[in-house]
Amino acid sequence: MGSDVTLKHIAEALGVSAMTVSRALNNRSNVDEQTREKVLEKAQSMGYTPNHVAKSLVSSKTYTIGVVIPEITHAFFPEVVRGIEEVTNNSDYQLFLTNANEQFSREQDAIRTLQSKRVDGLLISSSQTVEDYSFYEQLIESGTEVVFFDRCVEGIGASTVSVNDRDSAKAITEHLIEEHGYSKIAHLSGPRNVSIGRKRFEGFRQALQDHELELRDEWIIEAGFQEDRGYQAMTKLLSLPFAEYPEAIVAVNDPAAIGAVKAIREAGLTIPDDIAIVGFTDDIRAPLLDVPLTTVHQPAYEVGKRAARKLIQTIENEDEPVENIVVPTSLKVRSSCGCLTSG
Amino acid sequence: MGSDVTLKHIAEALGVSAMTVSRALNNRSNVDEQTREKVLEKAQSMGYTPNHVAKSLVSSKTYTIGVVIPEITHAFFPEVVRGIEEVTNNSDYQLFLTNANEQFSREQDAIRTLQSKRVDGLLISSSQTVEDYSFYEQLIESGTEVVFFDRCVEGIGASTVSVNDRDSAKAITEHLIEEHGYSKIAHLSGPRNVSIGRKRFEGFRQALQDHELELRDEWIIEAGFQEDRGYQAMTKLLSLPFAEYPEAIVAVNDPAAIGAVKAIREAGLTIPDDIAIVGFTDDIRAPLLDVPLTTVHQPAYEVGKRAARKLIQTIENEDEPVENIVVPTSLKVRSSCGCLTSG
DNA sequence: ACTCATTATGTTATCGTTAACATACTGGCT
DNA sequence: AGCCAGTATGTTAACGATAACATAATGAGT
Repeated sequence: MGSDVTLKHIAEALGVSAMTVSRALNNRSNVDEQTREKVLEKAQSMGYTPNHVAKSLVSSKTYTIGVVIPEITHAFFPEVVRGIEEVTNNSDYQLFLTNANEQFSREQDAIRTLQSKRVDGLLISSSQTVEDYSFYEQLIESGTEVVFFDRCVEGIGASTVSVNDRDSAKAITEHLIEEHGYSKIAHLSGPRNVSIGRKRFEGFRQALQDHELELRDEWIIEAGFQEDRGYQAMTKLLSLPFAEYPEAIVAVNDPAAIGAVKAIREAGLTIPDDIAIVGFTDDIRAPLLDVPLTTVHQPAYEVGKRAARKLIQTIENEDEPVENIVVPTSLKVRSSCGCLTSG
Repeated sequence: MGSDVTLKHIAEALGVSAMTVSRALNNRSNVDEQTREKVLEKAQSMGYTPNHVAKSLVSSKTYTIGVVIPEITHAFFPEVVRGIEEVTNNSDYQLFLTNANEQFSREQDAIRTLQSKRVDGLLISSSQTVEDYSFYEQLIESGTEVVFFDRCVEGIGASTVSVNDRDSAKAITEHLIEEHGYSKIAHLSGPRNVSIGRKRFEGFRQALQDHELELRDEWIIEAGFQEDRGYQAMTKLLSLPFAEYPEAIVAVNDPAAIGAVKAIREAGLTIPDDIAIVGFTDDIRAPLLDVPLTTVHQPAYEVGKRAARKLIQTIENEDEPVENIVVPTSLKVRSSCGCLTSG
């Protein structure tokens, strides 16, 4: 860094003490108006930039928040980050962004480093391969302020912001059952050790149960959250004898659904006539597919804003309560479920 | 922050000096093996986390890089950030991410704050409304390490990483002229005060000139980089008398092209038969449009990696030269130009 | 036995800023 | 005249870590 002008330099240049300069620059009372002006002017002309590192050391506050996301290319997360940014920008916090790339080990490293940098708090969406919740428990126990978003860990003392995954998955599954009369429905699930994977599966199962439909083991395939995983899972499903094909698919999210769509088309099948499919996210690509994808719209921007707001409140307010905030979703009906097909 | 265990606490607990603890934890020589083990063990059991704020104050090095991007939702940038992350993660730098939301004032604020946080360097892609290059000049003159990427400012002492915007725009325009024989071609341009806006326009112009085609003023419309701006610009173009419609459009980037596509379809026109169109970016949506978009593929991930690598070298190496790094693009031919149309 | 290099450890000062306390000066009030 | 409140400023120590120097103890070599 170039800017090595310090309070002391300004103080010497003006023949006053560093303290007076500090007071003048921070708009404290008990500073002569003339002195203040001289200081401000000198600071400007010398190109002074306050050193937040030193400030933070004294105040043990960094005005810095660490954000840990599992996958930066899934469009949902940049949108969440935009929401977070919106809030933190207005509250003068800066964001450390770290991408765990769906690896828990990388996530742990990131969190430890962020702690060393003394962030005031952490916004975490946990990685696909997360196994060890005790890591989070220790983190929170040690006094670090944490708010989880989207992929949350509940009940360990941190607030969470998520959509109602269970109910939303149930609703979109029921749409397939009630509106379209499908009874043979498969699920490309997320990993069961990630909250949203588990909850969306539960919603799916509940819908089938409530309608007394069969839940076949070979129709539940653990897919993962990415496109290639959806493609693989669907390929596996299509390796069943033709007679055992499901009529409809509920995918854990849109990227997985998009991968599955690819597999379905490669198999020479038609959506939704041969197999209907629905997703979850409302990815930017969902309306653009050849057969636009019916999905659950997740208000990513809103999730980001809420999470950031809650974290800042938790940081600045001693007895801010722990909350599980739920942001409402909406069903986005397009053609891939069988609705709205032209002709 | 909870973790308020310091070197001193460990030192007291063990009856040694803080310096010994510091040496033990940092693997310095001249520490008794037994002492080191005791220290490591105690640090672990007390839950010690090194305080990088204090470290940074002593070393005036923060292992922190500020990233300033103009728009986080344009898919190009998250992909660049992923590339940056990949490099910084391996070199133990952390990223401050700031989104200027295409506002130069917000960008300036962000940069000043990042300077106060004493980042080791900055990666900047400048905002659409940037007007005042002297701000950047001062920044660099003050000794701050800067590398520009994508939307660069050249010739003021900072390295840049970009694609060859001029040649790529020329190449895609020539594709329209040479492969399809269009002679009436319009340009939805970016702002001329942003490097990529200017350069892509120049490439477009050069292609027309080389082929002795007319460059009509009313066929050059300043669009901006976002979808709605492309839509507006196209609408304006379509308000010309029908006889003066161009045969083909070169858009400054894919989001603008996608907005334009919308306007064209709303006007009841067909792509590419009535009007052909090409973009620039290779947005995730480009292949999914009803008429897949012919565009210039920009290797965003590679741009991010190169920029991060160059910045870190500049930080760590006194006499790293200033470079203008150009990452090659490729022409992505799809249907919207008139190629590959079925039937 | 004495010097000297080597190893292990301690002490002090510093990074830039600010909290807390100390000092100096002004003017109004009794 | 003497006291006090208020204003403006200075001094010292502290935040947590480490560089630079200082000290103590050990053992090898003559």
